[in-house]
Amino acid sequence: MVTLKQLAKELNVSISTVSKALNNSEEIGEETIKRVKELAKLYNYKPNKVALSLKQNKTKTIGVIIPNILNHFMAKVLFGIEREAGLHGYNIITCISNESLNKEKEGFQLLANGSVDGFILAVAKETQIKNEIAHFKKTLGDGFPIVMFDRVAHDVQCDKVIVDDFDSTYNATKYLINEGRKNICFITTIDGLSVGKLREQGYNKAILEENNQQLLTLKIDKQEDSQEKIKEFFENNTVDGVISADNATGVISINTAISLGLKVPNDVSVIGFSSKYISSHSIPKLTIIRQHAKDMGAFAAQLLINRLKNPSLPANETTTKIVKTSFVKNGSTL
Amino acid sequence: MVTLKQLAKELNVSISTVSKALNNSEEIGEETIKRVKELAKLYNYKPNKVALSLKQNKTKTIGVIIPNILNHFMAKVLFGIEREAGLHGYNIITCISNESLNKEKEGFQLLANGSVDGFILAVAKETQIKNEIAHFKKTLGDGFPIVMFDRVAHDVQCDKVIVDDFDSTYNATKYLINEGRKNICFITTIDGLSVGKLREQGYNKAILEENNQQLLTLKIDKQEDSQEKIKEFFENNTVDGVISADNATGVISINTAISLGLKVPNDVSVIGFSSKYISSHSIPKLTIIRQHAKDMGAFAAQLLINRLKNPSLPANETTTKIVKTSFVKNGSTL
DNA sequence: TTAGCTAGTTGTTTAAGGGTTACCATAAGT
DNA sequence: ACTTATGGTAACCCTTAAACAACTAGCTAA
Repeated sequence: MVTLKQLAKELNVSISTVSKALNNSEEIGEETIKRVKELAKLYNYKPNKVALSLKQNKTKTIGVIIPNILNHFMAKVLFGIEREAGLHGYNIITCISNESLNKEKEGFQLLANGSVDGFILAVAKETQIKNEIAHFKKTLGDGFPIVMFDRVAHDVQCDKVIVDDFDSTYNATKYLINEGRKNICFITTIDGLSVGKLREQGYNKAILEENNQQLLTLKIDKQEDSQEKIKEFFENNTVDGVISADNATGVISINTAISLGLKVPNDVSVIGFSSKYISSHSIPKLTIIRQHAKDMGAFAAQLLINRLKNPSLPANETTTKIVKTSFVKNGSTL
Repeated sequence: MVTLKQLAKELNVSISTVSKALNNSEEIGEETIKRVKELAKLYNYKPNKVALSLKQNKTKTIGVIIPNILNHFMAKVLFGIEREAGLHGYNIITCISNESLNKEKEGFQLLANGSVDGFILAVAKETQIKNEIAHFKKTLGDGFPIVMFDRVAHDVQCDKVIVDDFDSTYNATKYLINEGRKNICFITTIDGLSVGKLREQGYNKAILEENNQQLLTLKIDKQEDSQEKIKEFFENNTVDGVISADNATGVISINTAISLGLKVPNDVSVIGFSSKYISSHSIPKLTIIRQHAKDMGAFAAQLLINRLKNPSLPANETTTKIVKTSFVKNGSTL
């Protein structure tokens, strides 16, 4: 990597002349600018990012702390973030918290030392369960803006991008009720998460509003075998409708129903919070509640970058963007 | 963020005294060291990463260029990289090439200016199709080590981590032959990729070695609907065995077979290059060729970090690590 | 005509950003 | 007078930018 110093030496001018020439300063003669630029091009000069960061006290880098990159939804949000950030000249540096509070804290430790200008994150499961928010407040207090997406800590004052989990699950449940389903169950592998709870509440409300319906819930632990649990559940309960809170148990429910000789959607109707990609892992395809993960990522990046560009924005004036889901009807519902 | 300067001022000593004290230098008295450390702790001092990077001319950051983060395999490799890098004190900064040559080049442009110490990447599809390698050579020439994983450019001299695609597909095909299958087909959505070709060749070899077998290949474009294509294919061909080259068409094949009234594995046997996660999206579960994506990521990180720590390693002495797949027998084979 | 001034043009010097470290300075102790 | 212990000074990494310097050209006034 060639530096200003080397160019300056070769051109017999001072370092700052080279710097200014490359920045098209008025103070430098046309001829000199031309000479400098030619040599710079020849050597493929690029300003050293680190030196720039130090000088300008901003890194143009966003720290992203993701609980689980193997989750398709999270990966898609990350994709959206990366893309939007790139459009604004920002890079992203990724930490994976693995749903652990400690790793989440470490992420801040590691990056809040000048490595990044701000953070985008979804709160780790353990953090949500223990309801810890001190590290968020501390990081905010240190002057790093934070944007939370999907799983947020409500008691932290920062920009947020969330899904209308409650409403969309409520509506999806209503949809099954209107199909005439009598035994609608709720299946979740994300009981510990804020979004998981909201979805359950949406289901509960819709069910409890009817007087001929009753709650029927299957909670599966991450460690357990979803296929087995669902099979067992179907065998021991009468089920003609399924709302799946996560992105896997929807297609698994369809496949299980079929393997038990049931017809989908005639005998059982299934709706899941899932992605288009996963929805095709069953025949018929799963009817899904799409979360527009890419858009969520893009919004999160926009909110953060906006704050970075306007440092005067008051810290207590925060935005919460609610990204509405779309109901995508595929073959698993009538 | 508190700086050495501020600590020095408050303690009435020079900046270098503070620096040395924090680094346990022999030159500083015990008492002073104690005072300095206490104040540093109080203010939660952390050395500014950017300043350190500038001074030491290394960023302790790895640039990762991923073709598609929505691909479960790629996400898993990224996970492995992040984890291993973290263990060695490295951060990762992620660019998503989206299978585009231009975005891949941009990734280098953006990061090879002091932002990172080296690169880990899987070659983008477009790059493989156009067989472009100039940007790799240039980056290497500029002194940035590169490690390629999975999809590699064979003509570029750098460390690589690959899968034994050929052998494992050959063996998987053999497995189906030994099951007594007579009409084994090969389904792929990754025909454009080097790994896709290798897998096809492995299948081809196994089939052509038998004189009562013949090649039967279904190539699906990313744009097309895999479910439909596979259904059509099954209806127009006699198939009793499937080798899937990607991570989705395996489970889709099982589901399609079942929906057509075939028994899996009795009537049709299926093996796919897929992950445990995806393998449970069918009943019976898909028998898979596991690629140990996390390990691949970890190996890639190790190779790169090793090179960064030993700059004297000759550039033409490169390592190619072949990560052997595991055959995981689930319900979709006998 | 020409010294001397002003203004404009073009570059250079220098400081700053935060940290490390080779080298130097000062004091006390022998 | 010479060590030894301790701490300070200054250079360096690379870039930017404010402040300053030098030179030219045009103009005025004697």
